[in-house]
Amino acid sequence: MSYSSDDLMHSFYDESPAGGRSSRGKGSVLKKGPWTSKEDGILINYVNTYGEGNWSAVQKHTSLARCGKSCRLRWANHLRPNLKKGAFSPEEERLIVKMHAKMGNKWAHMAEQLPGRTDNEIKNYWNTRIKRRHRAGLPLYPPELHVEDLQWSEEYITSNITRVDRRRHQDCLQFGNSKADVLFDDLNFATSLLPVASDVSDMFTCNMLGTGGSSSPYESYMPPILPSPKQLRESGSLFPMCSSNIKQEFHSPEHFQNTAPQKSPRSCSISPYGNQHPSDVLISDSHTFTDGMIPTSIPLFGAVKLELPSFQYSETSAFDQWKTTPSPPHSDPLDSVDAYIQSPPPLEIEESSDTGLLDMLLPNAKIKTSAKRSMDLPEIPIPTQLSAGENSPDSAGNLVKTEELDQQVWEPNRVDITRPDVLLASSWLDQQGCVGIVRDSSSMSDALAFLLGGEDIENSYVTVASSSGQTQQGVGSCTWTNMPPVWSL
DNA sequence: AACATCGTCAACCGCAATTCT
DNA sequence: CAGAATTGCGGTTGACGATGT
Repeated sequence: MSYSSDDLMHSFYDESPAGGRSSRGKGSVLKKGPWTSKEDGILINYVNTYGEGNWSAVQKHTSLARCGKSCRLRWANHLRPNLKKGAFSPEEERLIVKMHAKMGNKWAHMAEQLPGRTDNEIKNYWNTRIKRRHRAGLPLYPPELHVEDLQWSEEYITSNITRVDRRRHQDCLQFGNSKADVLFDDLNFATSLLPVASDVSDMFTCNMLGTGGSSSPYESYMPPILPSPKQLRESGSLFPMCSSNIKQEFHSPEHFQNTAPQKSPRSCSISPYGNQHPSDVLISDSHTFTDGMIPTSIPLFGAVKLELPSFQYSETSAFDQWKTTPSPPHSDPLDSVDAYIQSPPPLEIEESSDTGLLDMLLPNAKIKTSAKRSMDLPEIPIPTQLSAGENSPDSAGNLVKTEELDQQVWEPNRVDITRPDVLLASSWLDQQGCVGIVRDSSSMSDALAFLLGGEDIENSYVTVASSSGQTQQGVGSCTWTNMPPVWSL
């Protein structure tokens, strides 16, 4: 581990005459803070003369008192040609949503697909979006994002993940095979029986729910704790009973990798790769694992990002919301959560429809560009049928950007296995003695079959809600502003 | 008018990977 | 091969303007 001079010096900063901070070290003073137009000009001249890269040499060749890191950032985010400024278009926004559903917080990857946009812009947009939807009580992803859209295709894996990701991928495979093919069938059970090991089980909870690198400010509420391989090995000794139990329940990562996509196009291929890869986000609909719509008391197989569910955003109990009387369809753009409740019972599973942009994205995603990618990226054709969102006041009277994609449209022939009702129902099934939470497509199908076998969905909601009370530790029962630490759940 | 809240944006920070020496 | 330097990425923070109370 090493640090740039900037890193080493930033603690010595003082106030520059221009109001920006400056760092002093190695006999030079590095300015920090906002860039002036003069500095921009110097940097532009430098790049025109020497080209991009070699940012640390900027100081040598110019009078610019900025660290290379800062120069690179300034150039990449503001000065380089072909940068597109201004608000994201609806097409871009939709693209970002889909890409995020597929990639996770891979801002740089997303930026590759959005010519003229920077990773920073996209990241800022997404964080703003999270806040906005949090406030509006909307799910993070629109219902249009079907499961098949979000399945981490081998194509994407082979074409897009970086070498780092590949290594992590491999690590995780190894992790899954030999080190930790131990996941907990019933975390509560394990915790209750083995209180001494609760810290470890919580550790798993964290990882099942979140990624090591929490992405959003809300994800950050959950500590990113990834058990090291060593910890996992040790966990075997901590869970002598559970590990043997659980091994029977879970398949190897290869099992999921190989079987899930084959069983059904809409299969729920939950990633076994821990938090190591954006492919973790494989189930992503308007309510997804990614959204954390499942109470933490439910052991989830596969990593789940910790973007908290919309109903956790509310000050009211999530399950209270789920039990609320349905509101008229489309009565309010912010009612999409309730819209799930009012939806009539799903009738059958329908094959996926076209995946739209996401399919378009995949070929484009293959285009690997150079470090100067932004300069000459091919334009991605963006469908024109996408309509712009509208603005409407939120419940607080603020003008919020309406996520029109979130309007839940009832489609009688579609069962969305990522719907929270189904997911919660799967929880209920567990609690009713049905073995195991949905772990793979077959289990999910079982759950669906159960649900579709005459079970009264509405009653199920109530049952789920009440049964969830058995597990008081769930995040779902917590208000957003009163989130307990994960380790205390 | 003052204050609070929110959204947006730019920049910084820490970390890890890669490249260089 | 090891350590240093550089680069890139993702998370976070703070400034600032707009808006609401």
